[in-house]
Amino acid sequence: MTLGRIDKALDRPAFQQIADELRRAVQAGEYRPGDGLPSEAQLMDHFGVARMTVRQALQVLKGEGLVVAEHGRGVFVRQRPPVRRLASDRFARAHREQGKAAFTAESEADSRAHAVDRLTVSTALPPLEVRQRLGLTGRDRVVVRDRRYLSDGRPVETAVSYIPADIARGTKIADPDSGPGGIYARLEELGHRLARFTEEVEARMPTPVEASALGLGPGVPVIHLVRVAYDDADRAVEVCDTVMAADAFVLNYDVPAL
Amino acid sequence: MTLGRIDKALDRPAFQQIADELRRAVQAGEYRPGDGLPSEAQLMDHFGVARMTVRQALQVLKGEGLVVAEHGRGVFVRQRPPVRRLASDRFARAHREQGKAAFTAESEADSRAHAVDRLTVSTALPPLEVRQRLGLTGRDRVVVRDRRYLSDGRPVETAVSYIPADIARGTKIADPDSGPGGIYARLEELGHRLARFTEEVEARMPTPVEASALGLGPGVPVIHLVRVAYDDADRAVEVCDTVMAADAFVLNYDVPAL
DNA sequence: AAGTGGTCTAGACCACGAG
DNA sequence: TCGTGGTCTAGACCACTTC
Repeated sequence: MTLGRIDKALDRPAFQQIADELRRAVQAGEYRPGDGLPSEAQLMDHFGVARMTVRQALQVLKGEGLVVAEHGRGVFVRQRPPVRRLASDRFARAHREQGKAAFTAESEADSRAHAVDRLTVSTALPPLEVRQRLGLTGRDRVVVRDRRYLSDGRPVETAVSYIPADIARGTKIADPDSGPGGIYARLEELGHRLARFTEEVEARMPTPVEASALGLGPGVPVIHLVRVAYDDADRAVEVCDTVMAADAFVLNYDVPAL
Repeated sequence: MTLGRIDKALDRPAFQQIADELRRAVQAGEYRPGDGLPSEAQLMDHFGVARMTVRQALQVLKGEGLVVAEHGRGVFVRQRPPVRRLASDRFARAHREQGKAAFTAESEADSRAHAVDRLTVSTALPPLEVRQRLGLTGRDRVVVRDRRYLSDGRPVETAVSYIPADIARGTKIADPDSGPGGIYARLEELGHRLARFTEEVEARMPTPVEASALGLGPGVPVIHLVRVAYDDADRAVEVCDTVMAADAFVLNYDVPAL
């Protein structure tokens, strides 16, 4: 073991010193992604502390997303999963005209297996925030498309789309299989030529429900993105509320200088 | 105290049940932002568990960013700090021509006190990633502007700008006081009319250094944004690497449908 | 069976904040 | 001074993985 010692005379708590030393070793490459750290028992011996102190140090590193514990196996340096880069042209009409939905176009761009699961479609009254963004009244209903996206089998994103029912009712948009090019292609076929999107991006820690749906360990935040699609009459025709595993995405934007 | 009980016969660990119950109470509004939760001693009594079990439950909620502990005072429901909304026109030329740098324009838009501190300016060889984005060789130097932004006195963002030295040397860009409109205004005066920006957005947990610089408690991620500015000859004239307290920002983007 | 991490107990002493 | 959370100990039993 190439780990240093700790100095109990210092002001810095023992568990922090242990966390510091382990962090240094990981960042110095002494433990590589996927490698196991010394067991808790070994760390107790090495640093001469009680088990709870070792565990507290490991908890710090878990909270930073640096390591993950696997019950019965050990504590391992986190493997950075492959990152999906979302390009700002992902909603380009050219993709739709080739029959590709946005998620498909993104996935093909980086040659990764992609899939949708847990798709549900329903009609309901929208939440207040969605209602306001769509410019609807309290009586207007929306078609709700709720689904989860997988990348190489790993869940990476949940997305809920809301489309005004007066647009979507009776169309493929209200059908679980929305057809080639996805719902944006259908909206354009219905005469709602898409003109622009707005996206609002936030980051935060996941709720327990989100952590479970995305299989997130401790120390992995989510990116919460709300997109609104506007047609050429500047009507909001869709709100899409997405929650992404932050360690699986990089968002790319092109911003023209005005 | 309106908290429910836990059932030790259940499979779910006691500390999780306690965390669940406290989370429910917070989300139900039984404890409002800024309110104090019952003390650890009270929770021990109420749930009939040892102190470490109570602390483990509180740790879960801290990791979710739901509560913050204050030594000697108690554990409090986190106050959502006011959020800065970054609009995608924040680099508009019109703002620069009125003498406003981007951060100033953003702050004025939401009438919040803003400031810059810890500003350092130096000349150095850039990190590899920056070198590549700027299209420089291994011998080219850059002017490095490193600073921290405060909003209402709270540190919310650190930013490091890299400008090729052949552009910036001997100009106000290499001066701590870059003048009205900021370095983008100076770049345009030097003939580099800005044409577009690219932004890459990631979210992750902060490093200890970042957490300290931004005063982040547990459970608050950072948004890592790298912006590249291109002039009308499509030369990359600046790379800006920023780290933002995720609980202080919402990023807004307008994306035209291509 | 042996080794690993997960949960939990029942204490101890310390550092900080408020009265 | 007293109540608060922060650190730490020295155990115990359990659940999971590997051999």
